Amino acid sequence: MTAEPIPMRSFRQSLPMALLEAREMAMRLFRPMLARHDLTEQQWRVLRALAATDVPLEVGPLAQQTSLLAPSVSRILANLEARHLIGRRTVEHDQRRSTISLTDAGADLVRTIAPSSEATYNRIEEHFGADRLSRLLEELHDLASLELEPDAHDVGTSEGAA
Amino acid sequence: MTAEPIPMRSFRQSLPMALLEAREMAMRLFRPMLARHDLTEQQWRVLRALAATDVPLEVGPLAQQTSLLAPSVSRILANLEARHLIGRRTVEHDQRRSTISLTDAGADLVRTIAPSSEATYNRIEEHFGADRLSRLLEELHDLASLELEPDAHDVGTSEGAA
DNA sequence: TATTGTTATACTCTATAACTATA
DNA sequence: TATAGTTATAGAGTATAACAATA
Repeated sequence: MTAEPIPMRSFRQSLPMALLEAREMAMRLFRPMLARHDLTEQQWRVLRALAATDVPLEVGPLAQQTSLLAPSVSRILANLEARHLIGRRTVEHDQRRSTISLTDAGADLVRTIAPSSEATYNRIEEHFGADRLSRLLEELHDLASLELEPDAHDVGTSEGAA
Repeated sequence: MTAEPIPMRSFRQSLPMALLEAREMAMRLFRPMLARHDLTEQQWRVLRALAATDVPLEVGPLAQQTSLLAPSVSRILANLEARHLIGRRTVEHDQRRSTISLTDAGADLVRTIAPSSEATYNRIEEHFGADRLSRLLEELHDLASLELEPDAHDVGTSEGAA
């Protein structure tokens, strides 16, 4: 049926698949804990970003740091705000912007989850090797910081999605 | 507001985030090409798995290889079948199972996409280093093969999702 | 009775566009 | 006019459960 060979790297050599599978392994360990607290991965990313920052975050930077789109962040913030886990404060001299921060309850929640999250992380370190894992993290950061653009071919062809 | 510190690794040291960001970098390059062919990432994963295999794949193994859930694969296959990109053939001595394969049109489509996919991959290799990338792939595979279970704490608590 | 696969359901995210308010 | 953010909309995946057909 597929008589002619298909000149393409094997599925195993696919970088996106390898990244996905590695991430799946890790998330399988983290998900039950998040589910217990009624948090989606994405909601947790937002809480974590807010917990990690020392400067007040606005919606735009928050979206970028969490690898979420602005509309997704908008909805997630509405949800977290309804649960009193985050609060907003309009920026002084620009009424369009607001900074987001954890409420005390939000910080408490992160503090509650942190130990099991760290424990899970430590288990991965034990099995994979701490040094090895930290080298892997560096490589991933370097890879993520490559500033490549999609092929010119693929850009600006507004009929592409039609 | 977050007076007490939160004892947790920095966002930057988060393995799931690093994996996600690296994957986002790669997918940003691949997505426009897939969109041009009206394929989602997941549909492409299925086509790619089918193109890569030498043995006929059933739905279960296909779901596992693509890191998709069976219901997702079910719908994706229905879509791809309607587009005449894949075909099914009932297994001889077990009427429940069927094997999935690319149609000629499906194989042609993969063959059409393969060159730009490879070109994109080569650009990543150029910028990151081919050896370095191949070492990274190995590490990712090793990481993905860790057979860790979620904490006992998190398992079997059927009220967890409630 | 267990297994393969599909269907049903509820929820969420993605992606784009349109819109509001502000600058 | 441009920007920050929200809302609207369409489409799809995730996750679980329920179900059908078959073994």
